[in-house]
Amino acid sequence: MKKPGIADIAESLRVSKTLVSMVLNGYGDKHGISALTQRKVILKAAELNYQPNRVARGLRLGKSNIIGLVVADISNPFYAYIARYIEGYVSAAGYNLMICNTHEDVEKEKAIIQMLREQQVDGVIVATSSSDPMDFVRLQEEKYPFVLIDRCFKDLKMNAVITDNYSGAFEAVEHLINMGYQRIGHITLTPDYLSTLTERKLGYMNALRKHKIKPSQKHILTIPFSDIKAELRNKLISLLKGPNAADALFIGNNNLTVSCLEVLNDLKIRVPQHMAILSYDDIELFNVNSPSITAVAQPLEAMCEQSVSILIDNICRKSDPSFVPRLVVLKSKLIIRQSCGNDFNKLIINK
Amino acid sequence: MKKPGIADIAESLRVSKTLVSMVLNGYGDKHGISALTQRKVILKAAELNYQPNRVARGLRLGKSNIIGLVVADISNPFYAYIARYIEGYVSAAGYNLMICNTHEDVEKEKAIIQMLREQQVDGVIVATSSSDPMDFVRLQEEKYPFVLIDRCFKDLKMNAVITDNYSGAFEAVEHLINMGYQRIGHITLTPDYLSTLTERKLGYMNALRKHKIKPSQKHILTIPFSDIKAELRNKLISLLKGPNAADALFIGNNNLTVSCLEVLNDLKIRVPQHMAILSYDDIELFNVNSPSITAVAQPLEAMCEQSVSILIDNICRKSDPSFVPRLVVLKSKLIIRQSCGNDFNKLIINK
DNA sequence: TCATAAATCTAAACCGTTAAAGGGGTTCAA
DNA sequence: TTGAACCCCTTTAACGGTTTAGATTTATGA
Repeated sequence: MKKPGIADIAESLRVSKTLVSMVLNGYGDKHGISALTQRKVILKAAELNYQPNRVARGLRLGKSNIIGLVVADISNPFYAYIARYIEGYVSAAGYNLMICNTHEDVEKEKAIIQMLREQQVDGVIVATSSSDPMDFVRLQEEKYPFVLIDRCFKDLKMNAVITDNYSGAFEAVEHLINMGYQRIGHITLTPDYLSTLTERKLGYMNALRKHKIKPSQKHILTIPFSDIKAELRNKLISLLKGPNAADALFIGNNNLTVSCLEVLNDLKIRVPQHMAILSYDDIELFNVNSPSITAVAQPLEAMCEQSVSILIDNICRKSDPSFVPRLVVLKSKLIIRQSCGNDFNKLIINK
Repeated sequence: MKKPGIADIAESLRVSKTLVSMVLNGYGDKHGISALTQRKVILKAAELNYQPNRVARGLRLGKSNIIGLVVADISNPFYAYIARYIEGYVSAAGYNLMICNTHEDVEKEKAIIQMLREQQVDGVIVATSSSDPMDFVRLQEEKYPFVLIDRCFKDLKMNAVITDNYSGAFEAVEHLINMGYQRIGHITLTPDYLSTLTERKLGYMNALRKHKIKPSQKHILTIPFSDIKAELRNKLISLLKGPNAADALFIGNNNLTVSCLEVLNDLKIRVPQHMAILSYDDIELFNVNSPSITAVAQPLEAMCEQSVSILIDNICRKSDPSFVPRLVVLKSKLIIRQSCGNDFNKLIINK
């Protein structure tokens, strides 16, 4: 009593496997199978509790109807939301989604993408942690459909959906300057090959320059990615002391901001009274926290929609030579909340 | 120039497919293939950039080496962390993980589990949204390996890893009582068939009774799951007014708590001075928020470890009649932070 | 020298499904 | 009455691996 297959239905009805296959796939009419026979097939399938084997189907068809999503850390709300939105669009398009987590490990990322290919997953969306575009160049040469999301490689023609990190950062820092802050610190991460972070830093520096503030290395804190909390606790102090102590922080991503908030809390430094905070990436916490945190919000839902649509287009036109990789750059949006003070406060403080 | 297969390697070396398969799977020695031939096969595979087709392999072997995880909402940090931990254990055990999101939709949950089965996924871990155990009973009859996590069905012998929601809630509410609160409200969700929530409610009521406080329906707010924020905004007021206004809230899950914090913030009600807050489920936000939120933390990592280990055991002993379903119940832990005040505060307030 | 064993490799079946091509029988028009 | 068209279905051959059950060659021992 092993699982019934199409052959068992065929046998017990004395018809061919092909006929059963056609009927169960809804092509009965198309192939002129009589209504009676069709009914019999469907009834027998139900009777035997037949369940199609998608692996066999996939082998024959050369496709799996699955799309892969590869992210560095699914417990980071940024990626968790990406996963959720992508799931929505993928499933609306009739595909299934396989979400994989790399723990920010480049080797694991490679292995997972390889695994997804071997699994005949039709295409992948990747928020890569890698600094090395070679794997993706190769993937592209082999015509395996993929889309990079959030992080991409400059100057290479591949499918990618990103946001304009430079102007997002530029506007954010300009906002701080307009609010009257003069000594604006920046916190970012190493390794610094992630295009997102370097662009945010550049936006920060150029915004300062535009307003005749000279960027100072002393105001830039670079935290090793591997141990954010401890390192922040050590290094943040340096920004808080002396005549050049920062009066505002532009922080490169949500994880850094969360840790900063914890440390500032511990040090009894009040936001925004003693220190203004502006974060790149907006997560729910920032809205709930008191004070709520002003943040640069990336249009996650639009990013996901675009990624899925590009990927599916790529999958469908896999071997169409006229298909050209698409790069979509979306705008971020500054969400002004309480953590940078408000004009009223600033007026009082400045007096 | 389509993708090379095992047959292409075999052909170009004038050996059999069998031999190639054996060598590439590392069984060359076992089958006495000469070292020279083995080397040639491996070199040729590299030369042709051969990539195994796991679908074909899976078809023949009847297994996919994939484990499925089905959650209601991957953007909920509770599930996001579960996903991350499970990924870790699954991948340490040599399996791949496929994470799927149901958007809390019972029908979609059914469809996804069905899809995973058809995909020959070896087994699934499910945080079900369903009130109806029938699908799982059927799954069990058909010997498809699965483990329920977080939510399970009472009185049914199936693999499940849950926490003791009743005592978690009981202890939490007792803590509030010990801190001096007398009019403790409870916020929970409909639909109320989720065992987790009803048990937490029961724990709440019995803790009150034990301390001679009569539970009052007026102190229990039941929020429809579909529209938490708006409904909370409407209904929360009723707990805040009149002589019986609550002085503390025991809140049934993290989502409810987040929304509560927002509403209380808007209403300028200060925590814990005007209202103590204790949440079931601990998320990062609660640690960062000021005041930090006292919460009942479930041992997520242990839950995930257990689930994976039970599932894999089940997979390996799929047709072993001596395999009996396992139920693991873990203890939650109360993490005391600032949102219920501290003894010092209480002394002052009580005076 | 012949039988046996060991070493090395192979042919064919198999997993469950689908695509391509085809094949009897009936009906209809010329 | 012959050919074409149509209806309803079947045969065969993939898809890309793994497994089973040998087959061939060479070495070994009596």
